[in-house]
Amino acid sequence: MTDDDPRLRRFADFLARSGLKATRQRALIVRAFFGAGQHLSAEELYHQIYAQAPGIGLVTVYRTLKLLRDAGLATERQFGESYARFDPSPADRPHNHLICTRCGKIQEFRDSGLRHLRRKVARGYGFAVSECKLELYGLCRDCARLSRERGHRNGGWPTRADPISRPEWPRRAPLP
Amino acid sequence: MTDDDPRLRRFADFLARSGLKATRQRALIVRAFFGAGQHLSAEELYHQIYAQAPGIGLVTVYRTLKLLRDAGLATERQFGESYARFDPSPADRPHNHLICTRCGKIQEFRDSGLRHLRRKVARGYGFAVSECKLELYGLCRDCARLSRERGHRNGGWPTRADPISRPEWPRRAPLP
DNA sequence: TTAACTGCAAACCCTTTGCAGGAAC
DNA sequence: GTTCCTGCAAAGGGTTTGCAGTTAA
Repeated sequence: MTDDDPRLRRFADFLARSGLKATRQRALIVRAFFGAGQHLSAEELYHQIYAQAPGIGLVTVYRTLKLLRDAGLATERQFGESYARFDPSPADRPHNHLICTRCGKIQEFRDSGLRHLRRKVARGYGFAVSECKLELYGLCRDCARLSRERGHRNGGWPTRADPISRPEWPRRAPLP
Repeated sequence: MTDDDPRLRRFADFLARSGLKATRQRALIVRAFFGAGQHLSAEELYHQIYAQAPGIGLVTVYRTLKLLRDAGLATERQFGESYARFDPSPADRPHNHLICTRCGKIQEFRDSGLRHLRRKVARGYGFAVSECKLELYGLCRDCARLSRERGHRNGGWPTRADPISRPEWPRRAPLP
């Protein structure tokens, strides 16, 4: 992410439009979020930020992610875990996900065939579809190779290896 | 569900095979679960059972649903709610879901086109897919009609009306 | 008779909320 | 100066676990 990422401006506009304030914490959090370019959980983002700015609290991360969602700049998702992940793609760019059940990698993809399928199913059942979620779980290229080499046979599912490391929470220091 | 539902026998077999016991509580819970034929949450199932057998605890419902899942007779799912629902379809019969965001109705569907899409995407990204989730959110036939008649315009999303009623939990009485 | 099961209470995890001091406008 | 914000602590909701008494095998 660069400093002139249009999403930063869109977020600033959203804050101004909503009568909210542009604080140092919010700036840090949204930069870190877009900079990561991944589907982070609130806690993962909090830990990434801690390295640069140990003064920011987890609660503020939660609150800012919620603002990003309300601004249409992030989507809250569940990938079969006990916690939410936030997707840094704008809400108006629909896409689907491939989730590796071994290393946890999440890859996006788009497929025009799905639009057709969605229309067909919607028509068949009389459903007025407003949102479509497609998730494929399995092994990514690398993990599939590893699995073949080691002779595993269950497709890596559901022996997901340590999806998220859980370090001790460090005590928080005041902001610089 | 009838008393000779093959799933009851499969569950009994699973228990025996695993060295577990066939208790009165488990029998009641699995009968109620298959009898409902819907995607119930643990709490909803608990309340249904309460009517017939007020002595059964919510914890036992949770534990039995987990056993059903392990036996391959139910699937745990999240439909954008804060709690899980259990799908009474066997794990080896893949299917997808239409979820009405207004009345909460969940409808299953199958589509052969998805198998093709899944293979294509898997090949393109080198993914070894083991599970596929497709969920379409929107308005079911009835709610869509209602919405048209009343002139609503946002497709009913996200103004989901009272998805699950939350009655006071009655005090539990001993089993008959 | 022994191992597994039940229900309760309490713990657990992730997320949200109440509040008093602090920062943006 | 006012309003919104922050961080902490505490609460919240759904789910799991420890434990002592109970029940299936």
